[in-house]
Amino acid sequence: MTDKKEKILNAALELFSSDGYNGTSTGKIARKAGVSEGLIFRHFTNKEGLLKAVVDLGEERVKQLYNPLLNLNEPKKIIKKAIDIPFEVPVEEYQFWKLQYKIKWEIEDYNDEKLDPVRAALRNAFEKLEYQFPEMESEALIILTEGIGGSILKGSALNRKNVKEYLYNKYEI
Amino acid sequence: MTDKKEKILNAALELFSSDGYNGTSTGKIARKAGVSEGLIFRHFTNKEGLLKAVVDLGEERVKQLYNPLLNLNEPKKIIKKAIDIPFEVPVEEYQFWKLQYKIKWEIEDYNDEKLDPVRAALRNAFEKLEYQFPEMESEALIILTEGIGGSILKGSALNRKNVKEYLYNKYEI
Amino acid sequence: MTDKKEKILNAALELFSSDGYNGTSTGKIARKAGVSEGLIFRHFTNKEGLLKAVVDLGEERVKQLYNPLLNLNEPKKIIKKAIDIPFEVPVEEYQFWKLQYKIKWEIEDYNDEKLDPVRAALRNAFEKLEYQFPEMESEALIILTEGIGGSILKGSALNRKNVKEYLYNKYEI
Amino acid sequence: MTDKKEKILNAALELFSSDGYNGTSTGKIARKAGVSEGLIFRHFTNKEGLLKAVVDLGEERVKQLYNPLLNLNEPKKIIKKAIDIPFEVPVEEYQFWKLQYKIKWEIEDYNDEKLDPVRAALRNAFEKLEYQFPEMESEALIILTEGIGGSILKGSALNRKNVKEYLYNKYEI
DNA sequence: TATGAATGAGCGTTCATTCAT
DNA sequence: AATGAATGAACGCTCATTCAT
Repeated sequence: MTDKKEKILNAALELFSSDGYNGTSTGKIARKAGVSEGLIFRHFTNKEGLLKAVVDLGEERVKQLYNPLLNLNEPKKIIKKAIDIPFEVPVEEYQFWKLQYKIKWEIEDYNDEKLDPVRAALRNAFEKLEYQFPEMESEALIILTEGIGGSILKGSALNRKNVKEYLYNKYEI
Repeated sequence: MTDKKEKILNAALELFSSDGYNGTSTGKIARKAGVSEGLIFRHFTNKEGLLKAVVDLGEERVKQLYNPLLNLNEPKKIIKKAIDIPFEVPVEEYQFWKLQYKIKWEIEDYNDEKLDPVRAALRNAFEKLEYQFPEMESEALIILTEGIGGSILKGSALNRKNVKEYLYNKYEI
Repeated sequence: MTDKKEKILNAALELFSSDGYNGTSTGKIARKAGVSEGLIFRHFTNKEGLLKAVVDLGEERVKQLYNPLLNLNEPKKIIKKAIDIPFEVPVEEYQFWKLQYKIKWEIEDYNDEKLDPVRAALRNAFEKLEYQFPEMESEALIILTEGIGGSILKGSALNRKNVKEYLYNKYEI
Repeated sequence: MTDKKEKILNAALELFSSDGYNGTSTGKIARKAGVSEGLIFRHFTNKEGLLKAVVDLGEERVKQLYNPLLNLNEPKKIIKKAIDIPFEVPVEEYQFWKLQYKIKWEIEDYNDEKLDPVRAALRNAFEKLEYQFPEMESEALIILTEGIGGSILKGSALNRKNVKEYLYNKYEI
């Protein structure tokens, strides 16, 4: 990846995050990246291609974020990790994650498979702990943590400590 | 509300749902509603005013949807209702609800208070059932049902019957 | 002239003065006059007709302003009056007069005959005083006072007292 | 300045002159210049920016027109030049100059300083000739020539030869 | 006389995209 | 690989005007 291509990608990431996809013009991206507008199209074909690249970056980050969980063996540790991860996202990344939520609803055929390995690991953990509906439990926990993550990003009044305590208690951790 | 004003509102609702707010031009709305484009602005001041009207409609619908829950007294019945409601949404309304999810992330200062009465009712129910964290339980159930609703709208593979059974079981209903 | 027709005329006068003809919409006029927009067209046919009515009002005011001059007999008194009149315009009328200047250049076929009687009176006065070019002197004085009037309206730094003194001196008054 | 940029500027100049600023649409300018409408905004930011460029052109032309006067030393020659200049404007430029007059009243905060060097030169000349009110004389001559210029542009019946003769006589030239 | 809903053409402006260099 | 002039379609919006009541 050339220097300028990366600069474009970073500028796009930042601007899509703060102003949304439709709210960001290719001109603004070019200006922020310090390149000509035409170059965006040489590297990414069109604006949607640029978005695609940004989304890929997001998927990469998700994988990276959840990777530690995949290396665990003990069921309770896996569940604990699933609960903890959303709280470990550094504040600097909030805008980035907001963008991921935005995209999820803005892009019609957004594909949600990136968490499948996590899904499987959690189902496995709940199975080992002999929960009655391990698949459902896995899905529920993911929905719950995603929902909580979303609330935090939107600046809800949720008390983070209480939420964690509640979840630990619920899963007997 | 004049005939044409309502036609505009309906067209906007449909188009915002399918193409998103930014993806829908006032021209397209006017054409779909069979009115002049100018009329939109006479009635709703600007495009954002039209969105506001659509959002208000959404809030109205949410209240209406959850109203039966607010009239219940028995705790378990309240919780059961909270679980059931997302499954009762008729398929014709799916687009409408998709729009509500979209808006939540597309509009910066979207206000999420419309479920507050439901929140309170659920907290009360969990209190009476002597749950340890009634407030958290209430929030979690709302997030869970919202998340599930979202999954259904996005056409996920979730088996609706399993989900319901799982949730009934979880809350001992 | 009905009550509402007059209200429209006054609103138009004020708004044309402050915002210019093209800068004033019929909607704004209607709102300011407290009437329906349609009524403007019943009374004045179209926006230009309304402007015409306002211009006529201006001509009326000019005639009224210069009328005292036409009743004088003594040459020097006539000249003195021509000099004095621009300085007698009350501040409240400044916007109104600004509009007259604007119109003069905005309307292609603006007709400047309204000062013809004044022109004649001045030429006569200069003749009696045996000026060499009475017609030219008359024209020059009108241009001069109009120009000075314009400067004052545009808020120039011209010292009004000095100007008067200078003109009196020039015409030996 | 690219070829097309200049074409836009010329088209704007012509159209602003004939139809006024508010009466000229950017579309008409683009069509006349044979360019896309968007290009106007790439080069001049917005319509006002284009007007600004045209006004600047006017100021440049004024300076250029009056420059010969500034190089003169003998008082009477300076005054004579001030009288002569308005009569030297070639007919092809009439529309251009009409625009300058229009703009003066159409634009709210039009700045009239461009003639300041001429003002100073004339005051100096009248001082040397020991006129009693040199500053006033300078202002008056400028107003007079401007007013006469305006009359000529508006196609008045003023006999140009008589006017000149009158002015020469008045200033003993 | 008076209203106000409705129109349709036009406005200034933005923007993703192309292309010659 | 990189530029930047240029495009053209669309956009949100305004406005003078019409017309049924």
